[in-house]
Amino acid sequence: MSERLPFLFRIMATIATGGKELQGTKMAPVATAYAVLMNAHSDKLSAWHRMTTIVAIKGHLEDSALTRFNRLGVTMSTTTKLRLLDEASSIMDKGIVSRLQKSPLVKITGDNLDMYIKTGQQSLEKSNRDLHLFASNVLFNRIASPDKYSLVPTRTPLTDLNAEMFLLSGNYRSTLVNSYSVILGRILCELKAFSWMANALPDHIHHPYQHEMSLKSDIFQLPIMMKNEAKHEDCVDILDTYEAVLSDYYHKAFGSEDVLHKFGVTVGGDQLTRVRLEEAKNLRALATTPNKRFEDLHPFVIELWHTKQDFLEKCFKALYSASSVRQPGTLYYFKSNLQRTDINGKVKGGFKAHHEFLYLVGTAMVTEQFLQYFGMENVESEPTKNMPIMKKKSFR
DNA sequence: ACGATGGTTGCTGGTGACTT
DNA sequence: AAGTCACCAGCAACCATCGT
Repeated sequence: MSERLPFLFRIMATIATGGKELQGTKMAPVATAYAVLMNAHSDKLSAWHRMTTIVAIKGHLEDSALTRFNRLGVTMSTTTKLRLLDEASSIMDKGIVSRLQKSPLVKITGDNLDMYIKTGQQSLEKSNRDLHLFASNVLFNRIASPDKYSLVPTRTPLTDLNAEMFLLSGNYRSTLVNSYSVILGRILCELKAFSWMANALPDHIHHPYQHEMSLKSDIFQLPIMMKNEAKHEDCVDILDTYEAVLSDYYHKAFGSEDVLHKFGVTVGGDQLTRVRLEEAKNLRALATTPNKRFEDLHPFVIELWHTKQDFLEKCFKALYSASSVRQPGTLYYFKSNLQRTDINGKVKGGFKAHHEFLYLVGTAMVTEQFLQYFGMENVESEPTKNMPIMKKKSFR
């Protein structure tokens, strides 16, 4: 604007600032006024209005309010709102297709999405309703690429298996110890006397796929389906939809479905979903066409979405007991002393509260251990014994 | 200069789901 | 039964571009 219409720009900037230089938050009103005027001049110049309309859509603004804003010239109309939504879905389709052309290895994950709708007034005709939906996402692999892709899975013969293969040994063990030391170091460097240690600790614990994991992952949402994964027929419908959607995308991206048949698509879900979808595939084992037999959808894998919660649950099962309120040092003792009333041992009901509480107590205990080991009075004091040989100065 | 064409925008009446 | 709300299809208004 300052280049194309310097005169108008100066006038508007002067009005906005009272003669001072235009900067900071004063930029937005000028840009807004200009965008509204330019849109009135030609409806093709609507980037700004599209933005405000999308914000309105995102916030579920009512159509009546949107229409009033439209009359004021700050948003687009409700008709355009629907067109924008259509546009968004076709852009997502194009996004999937163009991403497919770069790497044909994708994975679909799905999970059930249950809603409980309470009516304002319960009656025989209208009762509370349970909605069972199914949500899915398409994910693109960040590590594997077609040239690294092996079509033959590596299998260890059952006769060669022995128990020791499941135990940590050699460098696995040292990797684990190394990871522990980083985690403990993060707690230690919170102490004033050891704050220098923060520079020496890595931001992330080292692992072989660090580069790939630092890349942005591409995730696209598929439409939410009105399907109940507890029913076999609905699971079959879900897989049918997957096949239809996938063959459509691969057709658009490669002109045929050969690539899809060659690589297949991994389908992931939590333990229950995985079993149900696999059962649905088995139901179609005798169907007439490969598409109906869901041959492109394999393997079905477990997504460990609940691992952290399961671990937390085990921790609370082992460490939390409501009868131990008088024993200092127990979880229940701290819960009572810190008045954490939302901690009741039911991890699923309040994951965040339980997680935060265990983390707090754990960190405090580790800190206490450090204070004892280094012979420190409190977190502010200097260590008196067991000081590492490496001194501050030599480290800098 | 004029009309045809294509694209975008907003309006209108009708419809169905839902609430009061 | 009446009202509210969102959506849909169809249409007119408008503008830019192109060919005659």
